[in-house]
Amino acid sequence: MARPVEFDEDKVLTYAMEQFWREGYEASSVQKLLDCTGINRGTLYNSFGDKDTFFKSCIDQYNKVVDTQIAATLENSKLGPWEAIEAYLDETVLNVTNKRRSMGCLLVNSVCESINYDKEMRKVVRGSLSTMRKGLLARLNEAHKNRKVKKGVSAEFAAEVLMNSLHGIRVNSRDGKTPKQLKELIKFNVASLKK
Amino acid sequence: MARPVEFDEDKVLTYAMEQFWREGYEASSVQKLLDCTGINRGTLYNSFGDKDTFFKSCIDQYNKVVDTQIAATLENSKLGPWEAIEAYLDETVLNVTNKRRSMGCLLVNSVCESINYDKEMRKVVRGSLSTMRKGLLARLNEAHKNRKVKKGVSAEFAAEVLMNSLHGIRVNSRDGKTPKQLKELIKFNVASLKK
DNA sequence: AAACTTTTGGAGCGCGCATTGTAGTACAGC
DNA sequence: GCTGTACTACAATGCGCGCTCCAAAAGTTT
Repeated sequence: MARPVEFDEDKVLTYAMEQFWREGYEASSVQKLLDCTGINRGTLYNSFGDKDTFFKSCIDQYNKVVDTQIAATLENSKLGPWEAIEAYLDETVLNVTNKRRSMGCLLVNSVCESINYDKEMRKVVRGSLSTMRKGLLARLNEAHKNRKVKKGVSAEFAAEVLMNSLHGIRVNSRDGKTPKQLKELIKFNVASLKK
Repeated sequence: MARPVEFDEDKVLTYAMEQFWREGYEASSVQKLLDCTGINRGTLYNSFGDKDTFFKSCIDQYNKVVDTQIAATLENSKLGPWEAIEAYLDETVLNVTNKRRSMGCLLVNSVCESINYDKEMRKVVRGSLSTMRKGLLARLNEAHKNRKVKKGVSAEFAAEVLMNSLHGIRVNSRDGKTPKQLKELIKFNVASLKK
């Protein structure tokens, strides 16, 4: 009936996501987004809406990556709870450092930009972070039942400790720390929770 | 000889610092800076230079606050090493949450904005973070000598663990966590290092 | 009072921003 | 071939940006 869509939506979202990830929301002009995605101005506005909407779609794209990682690690039934958790943490370290430049985490970066004072954005970003927390918590509950969590530490609190540690490495990676250094930090924090 | 300066430089820098702190560099327009400081456009450019220079001065202002906190806690000779470290961490929790809105840490926020790709800014921000690390390290060396650090953990590594934990709570505070929750996280992390 | 310096308030610069609109063109089904 | 949709490219809009400049007012010194 009509001419088919030419651009690859997934690729466009991925390239734009990386732009926002690298430079943040405010510093990512529409022109930069056009340059990095290769699409036309009209196409952007017709197919993705305005900059705010586009940004939210990019956050969703980021969440897809996160969800994939969680599925492969935390929700991997072949792994025991701590194994799964450690796999996820290692995956996260790779994720925050694997680009040419260390870019940290799009969600954390966004929380630290003024973006989080916009009510809707805040909601989206917080929602995504809570997905990670829930994934960790599920495994920590399992570990807790098996008495594999240090005495006196609840699964909920352990999840908070890990989230805090993860936030830390997300910042640290942006500050130039190597994957090796980050992994050692994570390892130490895990050891302090594990029985 | 001439008309004296009317504005209070310290107050201007403090108000501007809080603006950058709240909304980040990119989202803080010169107009917003004029509004929150109360000074005139001409005054800003005559007395503080352009936006970049002004921002750096605000970072310096922030560092003054940090230095004061470090002097009162980490460098307080009346306190033992761990006492001093805990006092500093508590002070930091207050610092990241004491404003009406939790604003986290100006330095960490800046690292997470695109700002850190500007070479000079990056240097300034990293320099400040390294001041904190050095303060912690001095006390941890002391604790290490007194065999008050957990076996197998070097003072350097302990400093990294604490810095990472601090980065975490700086992000967490921006995400709405209460001082109480943050203190518990810190407490747990300290306990894992202390002997 | 005169000389001098700084503040003030505002006008104005050029530029880039996000966004809209308008052509012309390419590709599908009828 | 016709119709309908999606593409490209670019002009144009209006706005806010960082920044400069100027004339008038204000305070301090001589």
